[in-house]
Amino acid sequence: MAARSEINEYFTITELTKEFGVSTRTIRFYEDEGLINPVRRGRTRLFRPSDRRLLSFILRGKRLGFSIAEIREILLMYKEPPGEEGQLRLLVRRIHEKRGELEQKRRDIEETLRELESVEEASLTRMAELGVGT
Amino acid sequence: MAARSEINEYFTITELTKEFGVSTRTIRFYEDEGLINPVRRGRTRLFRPSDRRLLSFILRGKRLGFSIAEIREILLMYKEPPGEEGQLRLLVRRIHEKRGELEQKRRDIEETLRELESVEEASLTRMAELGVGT
DNA sequence: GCCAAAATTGACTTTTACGTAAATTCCTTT
DNA sequence: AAAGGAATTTACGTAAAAGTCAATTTTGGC
Repeated sequence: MAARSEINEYFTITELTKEFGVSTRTIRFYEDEGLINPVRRGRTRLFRPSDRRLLSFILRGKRLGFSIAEIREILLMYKEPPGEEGQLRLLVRRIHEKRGELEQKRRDIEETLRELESVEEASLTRMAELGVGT
Repeated sequence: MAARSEINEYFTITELTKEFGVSTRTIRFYEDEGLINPVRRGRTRLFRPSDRRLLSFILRGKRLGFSIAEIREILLMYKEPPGEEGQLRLLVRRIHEKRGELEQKRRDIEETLRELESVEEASLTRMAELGVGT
């Protein structure tokens, strides 16, 4: 069993499940939701590098706590090449909103990290007091 | 109707719902899950400043995409003052894990922000080409 | 061309994180 | 004391995001 498909241009669904640690059901679910559109050979899905990047992007969104709907929204922003003025304005506004959310999350993370670090430090101090090695 | 309870030491549940933009159901749910333990006057919950801080912490965890179970775990790390060596080691290890997760999230955010910024820039450029003001 | 392994589909189930509604109780205001 | 307004409890409901299972294909290797 080779690591890549024979034609070596496409990924199989199981290759992706292994690489990203998700189930086939999950990937098919994303396809049902219209987030990914792998091509088919017969009924079998073939994932191009671009599909793989898309999956990676989706999972990153999930790690950040975004819902499928929100991820779909963000994806639309990338695809959308709106020539029309109103659409462009709308896009810029939505990007601003998302950026705001992300920046809030980043602040949340910084704060939580600082707190965790202080607990860790206290624990290490305590261990030192006990004469315990790390 | 005053903004604070009469005794001015406790917050009522509705004060907190307004401050944090969550429902009473949500706060009671967190209590059911053992995350918060407000005191009672009769059956009515009274939230101390520490309860309020706890709620704020929980909601920050939620924004970061942590589940209730994960938040409970993190909270345990703060409370736990383990005198015992093995427990201390375990705590330090779990803190490391959480820090790893958070740092991953931070990287995810940076990457997503960069991408969004580039889309925004492209849009603004396009608008300038169209002779459209911001 | 056959056959096991891999992939697909569809239906149903599960988990999480609350929402909602009804009945009840407590407090206060008139 | 009657009424009205919060707060509570209990119980059931639900949407999102998959997991699980069974019944077919499909495919690739020999």
